Amino acid sequence: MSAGPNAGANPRAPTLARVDGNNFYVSCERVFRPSLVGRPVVVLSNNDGCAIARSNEAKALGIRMGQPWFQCQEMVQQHGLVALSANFALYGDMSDRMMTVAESFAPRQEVYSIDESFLDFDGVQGDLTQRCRTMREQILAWLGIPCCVGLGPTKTLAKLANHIAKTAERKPGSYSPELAQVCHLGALGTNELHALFEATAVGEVWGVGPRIGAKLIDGGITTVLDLVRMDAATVRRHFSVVLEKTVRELQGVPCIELDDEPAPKQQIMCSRSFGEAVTRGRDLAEALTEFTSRAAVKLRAQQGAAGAVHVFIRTSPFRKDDPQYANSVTVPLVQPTADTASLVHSALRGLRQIYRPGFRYAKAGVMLVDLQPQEVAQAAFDFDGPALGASRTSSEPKAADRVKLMTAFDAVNQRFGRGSLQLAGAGGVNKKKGWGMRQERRTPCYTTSWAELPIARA
DNA sequence: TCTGGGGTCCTAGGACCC
DNA sequence: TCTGGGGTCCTAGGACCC
Repeated sequence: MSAGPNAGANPRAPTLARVDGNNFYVSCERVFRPSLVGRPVVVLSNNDGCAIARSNEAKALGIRMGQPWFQCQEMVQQHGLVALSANFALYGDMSDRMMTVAESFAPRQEVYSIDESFLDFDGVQGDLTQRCRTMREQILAWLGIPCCVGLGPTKTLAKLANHIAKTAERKPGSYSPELAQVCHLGALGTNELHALFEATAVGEVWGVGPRIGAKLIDGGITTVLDLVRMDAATVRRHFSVVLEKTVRELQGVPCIELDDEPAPKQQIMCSRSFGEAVTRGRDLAEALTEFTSRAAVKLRAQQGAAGAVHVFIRTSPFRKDDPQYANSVTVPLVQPTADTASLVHSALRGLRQIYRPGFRYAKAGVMLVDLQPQEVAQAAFDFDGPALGASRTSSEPKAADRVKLMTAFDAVNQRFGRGSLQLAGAGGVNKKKGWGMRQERRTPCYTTSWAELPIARA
């Protein structure tokens, strides 16, 4: 049975939607600062390093995704460009609200990233395009976040539809105006569909990045239609199984399942570039203590335990004149644990192994690896008992108690704000850190901090 | 002067085993 | 001089995504 390139033809294929907040971080900021509407706005990455979200007006100025901020700064004077430091607490909270609204429109939802989710309309009767228009309006009315929706029988087609919906809205003339905001590829006839495929560059397809895109174009595959018409087995031979799946999905054959209960993470990372170069081991230790603590919170949130801690430090590859050094090490733990103190202890042991004085460090990070469920790790530990850790005395808390302590620790920080309780080695909350981030343009945490609530005036 | 952070999956190649 | 073959596991690196 061959599905062929006609994505709309299979009546038994499911209909999936992809909902995506437009320029999400910028839109979140505009909700609380309406004066930013209509202006070119960018949101900057940690450290105010580069642009990670751009309003349509900023895109029109030619600012690229990931473009370094120092390259855009002249546009502040010239074009009234506004730059804001990323405020992830705000975006995360707005995301939760958006996902809750979207979820109410379909039986199943997969939250794919902070601003995107897939919906599965399996079993839902009626006009799905209209249903998605209603959802879109509700999200806009309740939250103030504009979004676009793409529908199709596979995730890859839904994502492509979403791209078309956004582009049709942003660039009049690129696609037919009826496709703007909500685009349902499954509702189109073959001719219409192929015309859309032909009008869309192959690089827009989900799963075709810069490398593979260039290779495809080299081989004369320049549009989505060219790719859809390729033979999947040939694609596998010349490229990979990954791209083969992409081609099949474009042909209307689902290969990527909807994942409404995502598996626990296999690795948990926390890393940062520093606001200024760091030279002292003591500052690196302080930074790594905090990174490890943050990663440990995420680890406990998924009821996991880590079997090893991977630590890395490096100088800046952009500073060509500086002597370069980068190193990393994986420190195995005697027993898998979620205890912050043990994880920090191992991370610092790793740091001592790889730290070399005399370099200007630009970035460091911690990755918790060999993750496993906490019960498994716990059972093993209790079975072995205190005899395993020869240096332990009976007055030391048992592993189970440490996990309880850490859980309480997390609850306090959740309620009173991150950093209310922390290990002494992390350097204190209010102290100016030698390794801290630059964040000169951060807006208030309007929805997640009592101290920063917006004030409404009569 | 100034260039993010956090993930996933796949593959190739080496180590090791019998 | 001559130097197997097949399997598994692990790791590093590449490609992608947002």
